[in-house]
Amino acid sequence: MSKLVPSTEIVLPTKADFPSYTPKQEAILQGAVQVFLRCGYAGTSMDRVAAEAGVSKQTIYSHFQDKEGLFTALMERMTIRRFQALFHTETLCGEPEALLRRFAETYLTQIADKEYVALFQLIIGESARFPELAKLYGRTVIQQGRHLMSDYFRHHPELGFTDPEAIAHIFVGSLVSYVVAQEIFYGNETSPLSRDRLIENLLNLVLHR
Amino acid sequence: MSKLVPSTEIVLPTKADFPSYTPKQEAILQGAVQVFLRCGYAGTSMDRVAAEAGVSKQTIYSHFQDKEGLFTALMERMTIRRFQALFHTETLCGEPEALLRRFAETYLTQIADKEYVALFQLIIGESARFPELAKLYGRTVIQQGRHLMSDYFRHHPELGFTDPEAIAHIFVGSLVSYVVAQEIFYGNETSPLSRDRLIENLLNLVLHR
DNA sequence: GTCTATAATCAGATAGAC
DNA sequence: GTCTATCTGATTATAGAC
Repeated sequence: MSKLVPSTEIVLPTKADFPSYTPKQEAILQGAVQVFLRCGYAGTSMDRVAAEAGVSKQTIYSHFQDKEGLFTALMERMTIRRFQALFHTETLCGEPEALLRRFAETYLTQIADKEYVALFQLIIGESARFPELAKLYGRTVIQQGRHLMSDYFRHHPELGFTDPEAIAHIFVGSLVSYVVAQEIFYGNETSPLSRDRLIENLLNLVLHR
Repeated sequence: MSKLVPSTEIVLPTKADFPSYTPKQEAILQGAVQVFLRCGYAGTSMDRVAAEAGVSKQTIYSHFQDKEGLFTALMERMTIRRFQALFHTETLCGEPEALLRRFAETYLTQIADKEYVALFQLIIGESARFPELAKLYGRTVIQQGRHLMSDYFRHHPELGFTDPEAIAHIFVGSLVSYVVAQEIFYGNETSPLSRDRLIENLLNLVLHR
Protein backbone atom coordinates (compact mmCIF):
# COMPACT_ATOMS: atom_id res chain seq x y z
CA MET A 1 0.00 0.00 0.00
CA SER A 2 2.76 2.44 -0.85
CA LYS A 3 1.12 4.20 -3.79
CA LEU A 4 -1.79 6.59 -3.69
CA VAL A 5 -4.21 4.50 -5.69
CA PRO A 6 -7.95 4.47 -5.17
CA SER A 7 -9.06 1.52 -3.13
CA THR A 8 -12.07 1.00 -5.37
CA GLU A 9 -11.99 0.81 -9.12
CA ILE A 10 -14.68 2.90 -10.74
CA VAL A 11 -16.05 1.69 -14.04
CA LEU A 12 -16.82 4.87 -15.92
CA PRO A 13 -19.28 5.05 -18.80
CA THR A 14 -17.57 4.40 -22.10
CA LYS A 15 -18.47 5.50 -25.59
CA ALA A 16 -20.58 2.36 -25.91
CA ASP A 17 -22.85 3.93 -23.28
CA PHE A 18 -23.59 6.92 -25.52
CA PRO A 19 -25.49 5.51 -28.49
CA SER A 20 -26.64 8.06 -31.04
CA TYR A 21 -30.26 8.18 -32.08
CA THR A 22 -32.10 9.17 -35.24
CA PRO A 23 -34.57 12.09 -35.08
CA LYS A 24 -37.46 9.64 -34.96
CA GLN A 25 -35.88 7.78 -32.09
CA GLU A 26 -35.25 11.07 -30.33
CA ALA A 27 -38.94 11.93 -30.63
CA ILE A 28 -39.89 8.58 -29.16
CA LEU A 29 -37.46 8.94 -26.26
CA GLN A 30 -38.59 12.47 -25.57
CA GLY A 31 -42.20 11.34 -25.43
CA ALA A 32 -41.30 8.35 -23.29
CA VAL A 33 -39.55 10.52 -20.69
CA GLN A 34 -42.72 12.32 -19.72
CA VAL A 35 -44.83 9.22 -19.34
CA PHE A 36 -42.35 6.92 -17.61
CA LEU A 37 -41.28 9.57 -15.10
CA ARG A 38 -44.88 10.39 -14.24
CA CYS A 39 -46.47 6.94 -14.28
CA GLY A 40 -43.65 4.49 -13.56
CA TYR A 41 -42.79 1.41 -15.58
CA ALA A 42 -45.90 -0.72 -15.12
CA GLY A 43 -48.14 2.34 -15.16
CA THR A 44 -46.93 3.45 -18.57
CA SER A 45 -48.73 2.20 -21.67
CA MET A 46 -47.15 2.07 -25.09
CA ASP A 47 -50.26 3.76 -26.49
CA ARG A 48 -49.62 6.70 -24.20
CA VAL A 49 -45.97 6.92 -25.21
CA ALA A 50 -46.95 6.80 -28.88
CA ALA A 51 -49.47 9.59 -28.43
CA GLU A 52 -47.02 11.72 -26.44
CA ALA A 53 -44.27 11.20 -29.03
CA GLY A 54 -46.58 11.79 -31.98
CA VAL A 55 -45.73 8.49 -33.67
CA SER A 56 -47.53 5.21 -34.10
CA LYS A 57 -47.05 2.36 -31.74
CA GLN A 58 -45.54 0.10 -34.35
CA THR A 59 -42.83 2.67 -34.98
CA ILE A 60 -41.77 2.37 -31.37
CA TYR A 61 -41.64 -1.41 -31.59
CA SER A 62 -39.58 -1.28 -34.78
CA HIS A 63 -36.96 1.00 -33.19
CA PHE A 64 -36.88 -0.48 -29.71
CA GLN A 65 -37.32 -4.18 -29.14
CA ASP A 66 -40.19 -3.94 -26.68
CA LYS A 67 -41.31 -2.03 -23.61
CA GLU A 68 -38.32 -3.17 -21.60
CA GLY A 69 -35.96 -2.19 -24.39
CA LEU A 70 -37.44 1.28 -24.60
CA PHE A 71 -37.33 1.71 -20.86
CA THR A 72 -33.73 0.61 -20.40
CA ALA A 73 -32.53 2.69 -23.36
CA LEU A 74 -34.23 5.74 -21.88
CA MET A 75 -33.02 5.20 -18.33
CA GLU A 76 -29.44 4.59 -19.44
CA ARG A 77 -29.44 7.77 -21.47
CA MET A 78 -30.84 9.87 -18.64
CA THR A 79 -28.40 8.42 -16.14
CA ILE A 80 -25.40 9.14 -18.34
CA ARG A 81 -26.62 12.66 -19.04
CA ARG A 82 -26.99 13.39 -15.35
CA PHE A 83 -23.54 12.04 -14.78
CA GLN A 84 -22.14 14.44 -17.35
CA ALA A 85 -24.04 17.41 -15.94
CA LEU A 86 -22.81 16.57 -12.45
CA PHE A 87 -19.12 16.05 -13.03
CA HIS A 88 -18.17 17.51 -16.37
CA THR A 89 -17.55 20.99 -15.06
CA GLU A 90 -16.26 19.93 -11.67
CA THR A 91 -12.55 19.84 -11.08
CA LEU A 92 -11.74 19.40 -7.44
CA CYS A 93 -9.05 21.95 -6.70
CA GLY A 94 -8.60 24.97 -4.47
CA GLU A 95 -8.90 25.55 -0.75
CA PRO A 96 -10.70 22.71 1.07
CA GLU A 97 -13.53 24.78 2.51
CA ALA A 98 -14.38 26.66 -0.68
CA LEU A 99 -14.01 23.49 -2.71
CA LEU A 100 -16.23 21.38 -0.51
CA ARG A 101 -18.87 24.08 -0.33
CA ARG A 102 -18.87 24.45 -4.11
CA PHE A 103 -19.05 20.68 -4.54
CA ALA A 104 -21.95 20.37 -2.09
CA GLU A 105 -23.86 23.22 -3.69
CA THR A 106 -23.37 21.92 -7.22
CA TYR A 107 -24.27 18.38 -6.24
CA LEU A 108 -27.37 19.48 -4.33
CA THR A 109 -28.56 21.74 -7.11
CA GLN A 110 -28.20 18.95 -9.63
CA ILE A 111 -29.86 16.16 -7.64
CA ALA A 112 -32.66 18.33 -6.24
CA ASP A 113 -33.81 19.11 -9.78
CA LYS A 114 -37.37 17.96 -10.38
CA GLU A 115 -36.63 15.69 -13.32
CA TYR A 116 -33.64 14.27 -11.50
CA VAL A 117 -35.71 13.40 -8.45
CA ALA A 118 -38.25 11.64 -10.65
CA LEU A 119 -35.48 9.62 -12.31
CA PHE A 120 -34.07 8.74 -8.91
CA GLN A 121 -37.47 7.57 -7.69
CA LEU A 122 -38.09 5.54 -10.80
CA ILE A 123 -34.75 3.73 -10.67
CA ILE A 124 -35.21 2.99 -6.97
CA GLY A 125 -38.72 1.69 -7.55
CA GLU A 126 -37.60 -0.56 -10.39
CA SER A 127 -34.27 -1.55 -8.84
CA ALA A 128 -35.46 -5.12 -8.24
CA ARG A 129 -36.83 -5.59 -11.76
CA PHE A 130 -33.94 -3.77 -13.47
CA PRO A 131 -30.86 -4.31 -11.31
CA GLU A 132 -28.44 -3.39 -14.08
CA LEU A 133 -29.97 0.07 -14.31
CA ALA A 134 -29.62 0.53 -10.57
CA LYS A 135 -25.98 -0.55 -10.73
CA LEU A 136 -25.23 1.83 -13.59
CA TYR A 137 -26.86 4.66 -11.70
CA GLY A 138 -25.02 3.84 -8.49
CA ARG A 139 -21.67 3.65 -10.25
CA THR A 140 -22.01 6.82 -12.26
CA VAL A 141 -23.95 9.25 -10.10
CA ILE A 142 -23.31 8.20 -6.52
CA GLN A 143 -19.99 6.37 -6.45
CA GLN A 144 -18.37 8.84 -8.78
CA GLY A 145 -19.11 11.71 -6.40
CA ARG A 146 -17.65 9.77 -3.50
CA HIS A 147 -14.66 8.81 -5.60
CA LEU A 148 -13.81 12.40 -6.48
CA MET A 149 -14.04 13.42 -2.84
CA SER A 150 -12.07 10.55 -1.38
CA ASP A 151 -9.35 11.07 -3.99
CA TYR A 152 -9.13 14.71 -2.97
CA PHE A 153 -8.94 13.74 0.71
CA ARG A 154 -6.30 11.15 -0.04
CA HIS A 155 -4.12 13.68 -1.82
CA HIS A 156 -4.49 16.20 1.01
CA PRO A 157 -3.30 14.31 4.07
CA GLU A 158 -3.04 17.60 5.97
CA LEU A 159 -6.82 17.36 6.43
CA GLY A 160 -6.11 14.44 8.73
CA PHE A 161 -8.63 11.90 7.49
CA THR A 162 -7.59 8.38 8.36
CA ASP A 163 -10.38 6.91 6.23
CA PRO A 164 -11.11 9.23 3.30
CA GLU A 165 -13.48 6.81 1.63
CA ALA A 166 -15.74 6.56 4.66
CA ILE A 167 -15.78 10.34 5.08
CA ALA A 168 -16.72 10.74 1.43
CA HIS A 169 -19.49 8.20 1.99
CA ILE A 170 -20.85 10.27 4.84
CA PHE A 171 -20.46 13.59 3.04
CA VAL A 172 -22.15 12.57 -0.20
CA GLY A 173 -24.66 10.41 1.66
CA SER A 174 -25.80 13.37 3.72
CA LEU A 175 -26.50 15.30 0.54
CA VAL A 176 -28.40 12.43 -1.06
CA SER A 177 -30.50 11.71 2.00
CA TYR A 178 -31.25 15.40 2.41
CA VAL A 179 -32.88 15.44 -1.01
CA VAL A 180 -34.69 12.17 -0.29
CA ALA A 181 -36.09 13.51 2.97
CA GLN A 182 -37.01 16.95 1.66
CA GLU A 183 -38.27 16.20 -1.84
CA ILE A 184 -39.53 12.62 -1.76
CA PHE A 185 -40.83 12.34 1.81
CA TYR A 186 -42.12 15.91 1.75
CA GLY A 187 -39.86 17.02 4.59
CA ASN A 188 -39.95 20.52 3.14
CA GLU A 189 -43.59 20.65 4.24
CA THR A 190 -43.39 18.85 7.58
CA SER A 191 -39.91 19.67 8.93
CA PRO A 192 -37.97 22.05 6.71
CA LEU A 193 -34.21 22.46 6.94
CA SER A 194 -32.53 24.95 4.67
CA ARG A 195 -29.83 23.90 2.29
CA ASP A 196 -27.44 26.45 3.74
CA ARG A 197 -27.88 25.10 7.25
CA LEU A 198 -27.12 21.59 6.06
CA ILE A 199 -24.00 22.61 4.16
CA GLU A 200 -22.71 24.84 6.94
CA ASN A 201 -23.00 22.10 9.54
CA LEU A 202 -21.60 19.48 7.20
CA LEU A 203 -18.51 21.58 6.52
CA ASN A 204 -18.09 22.37 10.21
CA LEU A 205 -18.24 18.70 11.03
CA VAL A 206 -15.74 17.68 8.38
CA LEU A 207 -13.23 20.54 8.53
CA HIS A 208 -13.26 22.46 11.78
CA ARG A 209 -12.11 19.98 14.32
CA MET B 1 -36.75 30.78 23.23
CA SER B 2 -36.01 30.22 26.88
CA LYS B 3 -37.39 26.72 27.22
CA LEU B 4 -35.89 23.55 25.83
CA VAL B 5 -38.67 22.70 23.43
CA PRO B 6 -38.21 20.90 20.17
CA SER B 7 -38.12 23.30 17.27
CA THR B 8 -40.26 20.96 15.19
CA GLU B 9 -43.49 19.40 16.32
CA ILE B 10 -43.67 15.72 15.51
CA VAL B 11 -47.08 14.24 14.87
CA LEU B 12 -46.87 10.76 16.26
CA PRO B 13 -49.15 7.94 15.18
CA THR B 14 -52.24 7.78 17.35
CA LYS B 15 -54.52 4.90 18.17
CA ALA B 16 -56.53 5.76 15.07
CA ASP B 17 -53.50 4.62 13.08
CA PHE B 18 -53.69 1.10 14.51
CA PRO B 19 -56.93 -0.36 13.20
CA SER B 20 -57.61 -3.97 14.17
CA TYR B 21 -58.41 -6.52 11.53
CA THR B 22 -60.46 -9.70 11.42
CA PRO B 23 -58.70 -13.00 10.63
CA LYS B 24 -59.97 -12.84 7.06
CA GLN B 25 -58.64 -9.35 6.67
CA GLU B 26 -55.33 -10.46 8.15
CA ALA B 27 -55.10 -13.22 5.54
CA ILE B 28 -55.77 -10.72 2.77
CA LEU B 29 -53.15 -8.29 4.07
CA GLN B 30 -50.60 -11.03 4.52
CA GLY B 31 -51.13 -12.16 0.94
CA ALA B 32 -51.04 -8.60 -0.33
CA VAL B 33 -47.66 -7.91 1.32
CA GLN B 34 -45.86 -10.47 -0.80
CA VAL B 35 -47.30 -9.30 -4.09
CA PHE B 36 -47.13 -5.54 -3.59
CA LEU B 37 -43.57 -5.62 -2.26
CA ARG B 38 -42.41 -7.77 -5.17
CA CYS B 39 -44.36 -6.26 -8.07
CA GLY B 40 -45.10 -2.68 -7.06
CA TYR B 41 -48.51 -1.02 -7.08
CA ALA B 42 -49.31 -1.02 -10.80
CA GLY B 43 -47.64 -4.39 -11.27
CA THR B 44 -49.87 -6.07 -8.71
CA SER B 45 -53.15 -7.63 -9.81
CA MET B 46 -56.05 -8.24 -7.50
CA ASP B 47 -56.30 -11.77 -8.92
CA ARG B 48 -52.77 -12.41 -7.76
CA VAL B 49 -53.45 -11.06 -4.30
CA ALA B 50 -56.58 -13.20 -4.04
CA ALA B 51 -54.63 -16.31 -5.02
CA GLU B 52 -51.78 -15.54 -2.63
CA ALA B 53 -54.21 -14.88 0.23
CA GLY B 54 -56.35 -17.93 -0.54
CA VAL B 55 -59.60 -15.96 -0.79
CA SER B 56 -61.79 -14.85 -3.64
CA LYS B 57 -61.40 -11.49 -5.26
CA GLN B 58 -64.85 -10.36 -4.18
CA THR B 59 -63.92 -10.98 -0.56
CA ILE B 60 -61.10 -8.48 -0.92
CA TYR B 61 -63.41 -5.90 -2.44
CA SER B 62 -65.95 -6.37 0.33
CA HIS B 63 -63.34 -5.75 3.05
CA PHE B 64 -61.31 -3.05 1.35
CA GLN B 65 -62.86 -0.45 -0.87
CA ASP B 66 -60.71 -1.02 -3.93
CA LYS B 67 -57.10 -1.56 -4.94
CA GLU B 68 -56.05 1.82 -3.60
CA GLY B 69 -57.83 1.14 -0.31
CA LEU B 70 -56.07 -2.18 0.10
CA PHE B 71 -52.72 -0.67 -0.77
CA THR B 72 -52.95 2.28 1.59
CA ALA B 73 -54.23 0.14 4.45
CA LEU B 74 -51.32 -2.22 3.96
CA MET B 75 -48.67 0.46 3.65
CA GLU B 76 -49.93 2.34 6.68
CA ARG B 77 -49.85 -0.80 8.77
CA MET B 78 -46.33 -1.72 7.69
CA THR B 79 -45.07 1.80 8.28
CA ILE B 80 -46.49 1.94 11.80
CA ARG B 81 -45.11 -1.49 12.61
CA ARG B 82 -41.65 -0.50 11.50
CA PHE B 83 -41.93 2.62 13.57
CA GLN B 84 -42.73 0.55 16.65
CA ALA B 85 -39.91 -1.90 16.01
CA LEU B 86 -37.48 0.98 15.57
CA PHE B 87 -38.27 3.12 18.56
CA HIS B 88 -40.23 1.10 21.06
CA THR B 89 -37.23 -0.36 22.84
CA GLU B 90 -34.99 2.64 22.35
CA THR B 91 -34.51 5.03 25.18
CA LEU B 92 -31.75 7.49 24.55
CA CYS B 93 -29.70 7.59 27.70
CA GLY B 94 -26.17 6.80 28.80
CA GLU B 95 -22.75 7.93 27.65
CA PRO B 96 -22.80 9.73 24.30
CA GLU B 97 -20.46 7.40 22.44
CA ALA B 98 -22.06 4.16 23.57
CA LEU B 99 -25.51 5.63 23.06
CA LEU B 100 -24.86 6.85 19.55
CA ARG B 101 -23.20 3.60 18.56
CA ARG B 102 -26.14 1.60 19.88
CA PHE B 103 -28.59 3.90 18.15
CA ALA B 104 -26.74 3.63 14.82
CA GLU B 105 -26.49 -0.15 15.03
CA THR B 106 -30.13 -0.60 15.94
CA TYR B 107 -31.28 1.79 13.25
CA LEU B 108 -29.09 0.20 10.59
CA THR B 109 -30.14 -3.32 11.50
CA GLN B 110 -33.79 -2.35 11.27
CA ILE B 111 -33.70 -0.44 8.01
CA ALA B 112 -31.32 -2.84 6.24
CA ASP B 113 -33.82 -5.65 6.73
CA LYS B 114 -34.99 -7.08 3.42
CA GLU B 115 -38.68 -6.46 3.90
CA TYR B 116 -37.97 -2.99 5.18
CA VAL B 117 -35.90 -2.11 2.11
CA ALA B 118 -38.71 -3.32 -0.14
CA LEU B 119 -41.20 -1.15 1.75
CA PHE B 120 -38.87 1.82 1.48
CA GLN B 121 -38.50 1.31 -2.26
CA LEU B 122 -42.23 0.93 -2.77
CA ILE B 123 -43.11 4.08 -0.86
CA ILE B 124 -40.45 6.06 -2.71
CA GLY B 125 -41.66 4.75 -6.06
CA GLU B 126 -45.29 5.61 -5.26
CA SER B 127 -44.54 8.85 -3.44
CA ALA B 128 -46.03 10.94 -6.26
CA ARG B 129 -49.22 8.89 -6.52
CA PHE B 130 -49.63 8.42 -2.74
CA PRO B 131 -48.12 11.52 -1.11
CA GLU B 132 -49.90 10.92 2.19
CA LEU B 133 -48.18 7.57 2.58
CA ALA B 134 -44.82 9.17 1.93
CA LYS B 135 -45.55 11.87 4.50
CA LEU B 136 -46.60 9.32 7.10
CA TYR B 137 -43.47 7.33 6.47
CA GLY B 138 -41.25 10.39 6.62
CA ARG B 139 -42.82 11.56 9.86
CA THR B 140 -42.72 8.25 11.68
CA VAL B 141 -39.58 6.49 10.52
CA ILE B 142 -37.20 9.25 9.46
CA GLN B 143 -38.15 12.40 11.36
CA GLN B 144 -38.71 10.50 14.56
CA GLY B 145 -35.14 9.22 14.52
CA ARG B 146 -33.81 12.72 13.96
CA HIS B 147 -36.09 14.05 16.64
CA LEU B 148 -34.83 11.65 19.29
CA MET B 149 -31.24 12.50 18.45
CA SER B 150 -31.62 16.25 18.29
CA ASP B 151 -33.51 16.17 21.60
CA TYR B 152 -30.64 14.28 23.16
CA PHE B 153 -28.11 16.75 21.74
CA ARG B 154 -30.18 19.67 22.96
CA HIS B 155 -30.24 18.32 26.49
CA HIS B 156 -26.50 17.67 26.48
CA PRO B 157 -24.99 21.05 25.66
CA GLU B 158 -21.58 19.79 26.78
CA LEU B 159 -21.36 18.09 23.39
CA GLY B 160 -21.07 21.55 21.93
CA PHE B 161 -23.50 21.34 19.03
CA THR B 162 -24.72 24.75 18.02
CA ASP B 163 -27.30 23.23 15.66
CA PRO B 164 -28.46 19.85 17.05
CA GLU B 165 -31.18 19.46 14.47
CA ALA B 166 -28.81 19.78 11.54
CA ILE B 167 -26.35 17.33 13.13
CA ALA B 168 -29.16 14.85 13.67
CA HIS B 169 -30.11 15.32 10.01
CA ILE B 170 -26.59 14.44 8.94
CA PHE B 171 -26.25 11.54 11.36
CA VAL B 172 -29.50 9.80 10.47
CA GLY B 173 -29.15 10.77 6.81
CA SER B 174 -25.80 9.03 6.60
CA LEU B 175 -27.37 5.85 7.90
CA VAL B 176 -30.29 6.02 5.49
CA SER B 177 -28.15 6.77 2.45
CA TYR B 178 -25.75 3.99 3.41
CA VAL B 179 -28.58 1.49 3.13
CA VAL B 180 -29.80 3.08 -0.10
CA ALA B 181 -26.34 2.87 -1.66
CA GLN B 182 -25.52 -0.60 -0.42
CA GLU B 183 -28.84 -2.41 -0.75
CA ILE B 184 -30.77 -0.60 -3.47
CA PHE B 185 -27.96 0.51 -5.77
CA TYR B 186 -26.01 -2.70 -5.17
CA GLY B 187 -23.03 -0.92 -3.66
CA ASN B 188 -22.31 -4.06 -1.65
CA GLU B 189 -21.33 -5.64 -4.97
CA THR B 190 -19.55 -2.76 -6.67
CA SER B 191 -17.96 -0.78 -3.82
CA PRO B 192 -18.49 -2.35 -0.42
CA LEU B 193 -18.07 -0.44 2.83
CA SER B 194 -18.56 -2.27 6.07
CA ARG B 195 -21.15 -1.15 8.55
CA ASP B 196 -18.51 -0.90 11.27
CA ARG B 197 -16.34 1.41 9.20
CA LEU B 198 -19.28 3.71 8.60
CA ILE B 199 -20.30 3.85 12.23
CA GLU B 200 -16.74 4.31 13.49
CA ASN B 201 -16.11 7.25 11.18
CA LEU B 202 -19.50 8.76 11.85
CA LEU B 203 -18.91 8.70 15.60
CA ASN B 204 -15.42 10.10 15.18
CA LEU B 205 -16.77 12.93 13.09
CA VAL B 206 -19.54 13.80 15.52
CA LEU B 207 -17.84 13.29 18.88
CA HIS B 208 -14.04 13.46 18.74
CA ARG B 209 -13.33 16.98 17.75
C1' DG C 1 -40.13 3.00 -42.49
C1' DT C 2 -44.48 4.31 -41.01
C1' DC C 3 -49.18 3.85 -40.31
C1' DT C 4 -54.05 1.61 -39.39
C1' DA C 5 -56.33 -2.22 -37.78
C1' DT C 6 -56.49 -6.21 -35.08
C1' DA C 7 -55.32 -10.25 -32.20
C1' DA C 8 -54.95 -12.23 -27.71
C1' DT C 9 -54.65 -11.43 -23.04
C1' DC C 10 -55.36 -9.50 -18.69
C1' DA C 11 -56.82 -5.72 -15.67
C1' DG C 12 -60.22 -3.77 -11.99
C1' DA C 13 -64.63 -4.09 -10.54
C1' DT C 14 -69.46 -6.17 -10.13
C1' DA C 15 -73.75 -9.47 -10.18
C1' DG C 16 -75.98 -12.96 -8.24
C1' DA C 17 -76.10 -17.79 -6.11
C1' DC C 18 -75.53 -19.94 -1.62
C1' DG D 1 -69.91 -13.13 4.17
C1' DT D 2 -67.96 -15.79 0.64
C1' DC D 3 -67.64 -17.75 -3.73
C1' DT D 4 -68.12 -18.44 -9.07
C1' DA D 5 -68.90 -16.31 -13.18
C1' DT D 6 -68.83 -12.34 -15.90
C1' DC D 7 -68.57 -7.55 -17.83
C1' DT D 8 -66.01 -3.78 -19.74
C1' DG D 9 -62.11 -1.61 -20.99
C1' DA D 10 -57.10 -1.41 -21.47
C1' DT D 11 -52.69 -3.69 -22.43
C1' DT D 12 -48.71 -5.65 -25.15
C1' DA D 13 -47.54 -7.00 -29.35
C1' DT D 14 -48.21 -8.11 -34.29
C1' DA D 15 -50.11 -8.28 -39.38
C1' DG D 16 -50.47 -6.19 -43.43
C1' DA D 17 -51.30 -1.97 -46.41
C1' DC D 18 -48.75 1.94 -48.38
